[in-house]
Formats: sequence, structure tokens, C-alpha cells
Amino acid sequence: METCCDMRGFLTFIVLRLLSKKPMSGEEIREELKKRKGSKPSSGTIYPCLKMLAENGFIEEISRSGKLKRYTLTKKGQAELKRATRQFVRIFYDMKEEYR
Amino acid sequence: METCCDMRGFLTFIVLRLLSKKPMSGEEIREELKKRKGSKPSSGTIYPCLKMLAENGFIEEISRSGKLKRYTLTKKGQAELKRATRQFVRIFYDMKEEYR
DNA sequence: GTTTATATATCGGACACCCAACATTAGACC
DNA sequence: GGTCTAATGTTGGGTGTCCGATATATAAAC
Repeated sequence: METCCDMRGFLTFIVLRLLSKKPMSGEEIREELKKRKGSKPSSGTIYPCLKMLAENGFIEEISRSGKLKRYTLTKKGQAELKRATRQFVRIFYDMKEEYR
Repeated sequence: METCCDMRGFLTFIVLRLLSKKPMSGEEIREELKKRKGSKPSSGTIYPCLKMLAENGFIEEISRSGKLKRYTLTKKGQAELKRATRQFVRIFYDMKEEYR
């Protein structure tokens, strides 16, 4: 094994973050993740994730343009993102120095 | 479900980060994680993790004081941490604003 | 309306992550 | 040496995360 730290497990957090900035569709989120991570999550990853978030009231469909189904955060989703962000900062507060 | 984003999957990354700053033992790492996350990883979590990292040459035992077995990063571990940190920053570059 | 392309959705399974419980080791103290 | 305590180590299993393959829906092009 040449690498560790594959950084799984933050997909829902990243999705909430992206949707908090602007409404996005599954495809748009996949594209954004490709830019950031280098690899595009499969459709079998992103749509179940969106479905789960919607079913639990964190996000909701806001518009449909063409085939694109865009989501945005609900109040509950905003609260969850806030909570998760606090947690994130508590864990990684010393990452600050890495951003430059 | 009231929360999502449980932020699993970053344990090895966090461990490498901690060990890059100073040698630490399993117990010391558990304590530090309790401070940051609020919950202490179980011994069945931390020791297999350290074992895996050691077996793959990312960390090595550096000293033994009392029962404490302290580890530090190897060259390979430093390289992996650097790679993972780049990845992390690429994904979360826009978290910058959250640190204040 | 048929074909084509693209976005969305579902399903099964592989693997990773972590915990709880239990077992072992090593030093401290007598 | 014997006992106690704390750190380390091991095992089994539950759950989460993600992928690849497959299926469906939608709109555009013709």
C-alpha cells in the first residue's frame, strides 16, 4: 500500500456545503467534485445521497430546468450544515496554516 | 434522522497530522481526539489504525517511556501526509472563511 | 413519433470505518 | 514474586460509503 487517507465519508458534508451556495443538480455536483477531487463520484453514489438528504428534510427540490433537478438547503439542512461546520473546524482548526 | 455528516473516514489523516507535530502514543492520540471531536475513539479503533500505518511504513515507533509507545512519521509518512493535505485543501479550499 | 443523448434512479455487492468486548503486556507498588 | 492498574492489542460484527451495472425518464434532433 502506497497511500492511505482516501478521505471518504465527507460526501454529504460537501454536498450540503455546495447547495448552501447555490442550487445544484446531481450532475452539477458530480462535475464540481471532479474538479476538486479529480474523480467524479458515480451516479450510484450521488443520487442515493441526494435522495437520503431529501427524505430526511435536509434539502429540497427547488427547480427543474430541462432534465436538471436542482436542490437547495431547507432550514433543517442549514442548521445541520452549521452544526457540521462547527464540528469540522473543531477537528481541523490547525489546518488554517495550510491554506495559502 | 436528525443529523448527517458524521465525518468518519479521516482518522488516518488526523493521526498523520498529529504525529507530524510531535511523537505521540495511542492513548495520547485518543485523548487529543476526545478534545477535538468530543468522543474518544475506542481502543479497537486506534490500535489497528496505528498498526496498519506502521506495517505500511508510514509511521514508526520512536520511543518507549513507561508503557507509552510513541510513534513518529517516516519519510514515506511525511510524503503521504503532504499528498493528502494537498488533496484536502483542493476539496475544502473554501473552508478558509470558516476559520475565524 | 422514433431515435439519440443525457440526467436521474435503483440494485447488489465490495470494502472501509469504527465500536464493544475481550485478551494481553508492562510497569508500579507492596 | 504477586497484585493492581493502565496502555496496548485482537476479534467479530454492524453500519456507512461508494462503485459498476443496469434501468428509467426526459428533452432534443431528426
